[in-house]
Amino acid sequence: MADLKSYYKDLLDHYGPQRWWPAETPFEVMVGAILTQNTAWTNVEKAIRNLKSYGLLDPLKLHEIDQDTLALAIRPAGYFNVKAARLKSFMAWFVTRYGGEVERLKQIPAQRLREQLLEVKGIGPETADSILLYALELPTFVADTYTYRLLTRHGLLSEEAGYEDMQEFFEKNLPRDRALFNEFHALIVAVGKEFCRPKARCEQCPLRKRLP
DNA sequence: GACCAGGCACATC
DNA sequence: GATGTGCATGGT
Repeated sequence: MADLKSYYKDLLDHYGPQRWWPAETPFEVMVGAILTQNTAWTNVEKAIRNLKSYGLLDPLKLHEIDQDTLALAIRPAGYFNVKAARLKSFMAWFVTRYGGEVERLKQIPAQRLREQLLEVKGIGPETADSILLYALELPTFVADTYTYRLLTRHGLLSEEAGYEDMQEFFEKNLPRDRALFNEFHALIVAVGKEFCRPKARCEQCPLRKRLP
């Protein structure tokens, strides 16, 4: 059985605490989770800055605003038309069902909330889990493309593994600890940016000594 | 200029 | 059910 704790310790020693999610409020996390889909975070920061400066970083405001106007505001994040539509569909759900109140989301059991989020067009497993973990502080492990490359290249999962397989791998081999899941995923992104690019540089990875 | 980024939905076979 | 494609800006 893989000693995930030692992977975690190596990463934490090497990179230090990542202090995710970089946002001021849970709602900002949710918006950022949609904006960062397949996009560099630096681009998302610009889009969030725009939303803040226009006073739009608010569930009711985003629910009311015209989609094309929203697209202009989030332009730096890329895929702006797609993401404007996704933000609108998320707000339609969040505002009409929960009044745009984060506290009301917290009343719902995690499993049911995850299912509801996945029904929102534009929210897939990673975005849903990011919202659960980083906005609502629920102990759900977030997987992503870096996680996939790391697990498959280290021979911990086969290349046929899907999202749920990755998530299950972590959740079954670690204590269900919100803070641990938070930091671990962020550290995987940190090591991923440096060493888990499509063109691998695994020979210099800080986890190299754990490769078979 | 090529490559890539903290995905997802949809078309097509 | 698997596989391919569109979406787009901005940093390296």
